[in-house]
Amino acid sequence: MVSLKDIASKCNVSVATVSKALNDHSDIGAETKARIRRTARELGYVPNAAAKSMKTNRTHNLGVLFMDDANSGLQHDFFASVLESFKKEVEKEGYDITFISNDRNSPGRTSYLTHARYRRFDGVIIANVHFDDPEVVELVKSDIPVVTIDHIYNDTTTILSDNVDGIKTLVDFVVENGHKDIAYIHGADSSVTRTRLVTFNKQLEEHGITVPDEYIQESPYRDTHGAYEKTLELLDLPNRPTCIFYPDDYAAYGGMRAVMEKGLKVPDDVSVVGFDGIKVARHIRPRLTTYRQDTDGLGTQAAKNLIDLIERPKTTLIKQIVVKGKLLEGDTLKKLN
Amino acid sequence: MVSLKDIASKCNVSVATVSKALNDHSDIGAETKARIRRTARELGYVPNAAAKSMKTNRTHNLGVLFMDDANSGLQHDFFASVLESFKKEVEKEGYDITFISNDRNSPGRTSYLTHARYRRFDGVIIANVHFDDPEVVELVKSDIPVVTIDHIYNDTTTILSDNVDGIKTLVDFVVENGHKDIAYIHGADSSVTRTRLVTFNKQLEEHGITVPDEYIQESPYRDTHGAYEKTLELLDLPNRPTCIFYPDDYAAYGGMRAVMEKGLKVPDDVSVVGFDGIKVARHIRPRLTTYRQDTDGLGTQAAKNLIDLIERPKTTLIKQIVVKGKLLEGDTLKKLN
DNA sequence: TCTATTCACTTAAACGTTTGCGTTGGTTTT
DNA sequence: AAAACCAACGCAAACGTTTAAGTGAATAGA
Repeated sequence: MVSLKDIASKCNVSVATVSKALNDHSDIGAETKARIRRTARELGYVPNAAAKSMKTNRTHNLGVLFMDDANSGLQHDFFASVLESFKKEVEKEGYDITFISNDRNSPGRTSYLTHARYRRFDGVIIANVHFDDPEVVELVKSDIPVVTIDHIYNDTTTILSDNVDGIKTLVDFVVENGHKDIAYIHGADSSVTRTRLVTFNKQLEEHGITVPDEYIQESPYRDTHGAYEKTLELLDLPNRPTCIFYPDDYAAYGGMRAVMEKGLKVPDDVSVVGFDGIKVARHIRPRLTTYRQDTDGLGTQAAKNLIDLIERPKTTLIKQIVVKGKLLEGDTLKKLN
Repeated sequence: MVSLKDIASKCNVSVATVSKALNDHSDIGAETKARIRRTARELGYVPNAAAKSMKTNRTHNLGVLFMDDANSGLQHDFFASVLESFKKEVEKEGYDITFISNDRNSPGRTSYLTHARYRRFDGVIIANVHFDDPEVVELVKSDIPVVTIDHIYNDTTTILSDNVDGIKTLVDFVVENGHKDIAYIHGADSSVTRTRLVTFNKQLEEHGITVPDEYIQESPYRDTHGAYEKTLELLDLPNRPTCIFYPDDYAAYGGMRAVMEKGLKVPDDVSVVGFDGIKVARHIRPRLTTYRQDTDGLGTQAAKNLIDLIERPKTTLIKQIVVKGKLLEGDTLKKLN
């Protein structure tokens, strides 16, 4: 590999001069600069990121930490979308991204923080993990700039999907379409789940609608089978709901299956409402009525804020940024009026 | 950050001794070793990957290059699955993965190869790109160990999905179920597409079935709308096919939509066959009959072979590895006999 | 008793950069 | 004509490691 030294000797200048020339310092003559740059190109010089980072204490490399319960990793539609946008945005600023390995039982494994330190990441984005995992907490509390997605810590910038707006929008839309008997199969307990559930109840109250206890069920996120079973229960109720909310789009598909197997129709007999806006849902009939999270906004905001935190720590505040999504009308909600 | 030097001065030994102790060299006394390791732990020492890589010329970091036509990046179900398995496997051996940025029009961008050299990746995995892109070719021809997915170059190890087995399996299954009028909407031209198409024709010939020209149509991969339109054309034929093959599962959903909108039923009037086995398809009714590519096998094989190439170049052959998938029976194929 | 050998460590160079400070020689100021 | 300045470059240290070669003392072999 050709290094500064090679260029230096070929140009009869010192290594320092070459470095300065390539970094466009002002104390190198225009002519020398041009000559050095030309030979650098001719020799196919590529700087060495490792060497550079040793001197500058900056790697221009960001760590990515994420993993959900189902261990679906990259296949998690929502997160993959957020990450994709994040990646594009940071690349614009010259950053790369590297995964912080999350295989908890590999032989030589180290903690998340140790891994991040080993690679000297300039910053880290965290999403979709167990946020109360001690290792995650340790990473968050460290001096490494961190941005989290969808979970609030003290002293950490967070990018949040607007769950309040999401549920409000859906509730309003469903009620406007004449529904009064609305059930909610919500996800496993978490701050996001609580926010959604509280908003659900509150917003229905606004409309003067009270929800019977048996209409509120729990089933894990992204679990079609769990949603399927809970839906069967709901359908067996004497006062069957006319509309069912699901924790996410996957679950909604599980629910729709239950409805069909009962010999009922979506949306004629039971209306179905999802949450997320997974891409594939646009391609499948009936199109799911759901709230689409702005994954692009989430990823972009996360990127911008993380880079600000890294490059302009003095003037950057820790903050929480809420990103609104939007209603996606499909064919799974019946107009009752 | 605490370095070897800090440990050395605290233990009253030289830096070299510390390095050797931590790397378990044989020429350090057992007692000293223990003392050094203890203080390293106490001080919270974390090695510096950059410094290490400067000396060893190994980064234990692998580059990932991929991007499909639709620019869907990480959201590409198939590739995300392969990558996930790849990631898990390489992590076992202590490697990290970093994306080679693929935004072709960002300001300070460099070629794929330059990026890979800049980060000094030990190896690179390539998938889902335009394989005849000069930049990709340049990367492949370089001295960096490379493994490609689903595309054969000379002198490059490739992991291939078994398209021949896939199409054969599907054709056999469909024919066994009594179908004789089988159409194929295939993907855009590529070696994979050609393999599938040739196998399709050949295998039907084996069964004594000839396919009319108008049964063979082309539509881009993962394009539901294109598949939708081509399906409409097929359905309007006087000799309507009883079964339609699609380039992939997404396209199949587009096709199913066309069938339904024509007032026909899947599979009663028209049977539908996909390719890929995307995860979400298992959760949606009717379940798609398709050929599931073994993404886990592909990713794992890619990882193992790339690491072999890196760590044991003398004893590792460039080879092509074919990974079989398997038939996934769903509800979209009608038994005609 | 003298010479090899082994053990346990140290020395020092090297990897490829960046950067504060110094050193030139030449050009302006007073 | 002396003092002051500037433009253009070199010196050398430093970042945190690894490793070949060297050193001194203890042990073993003859």
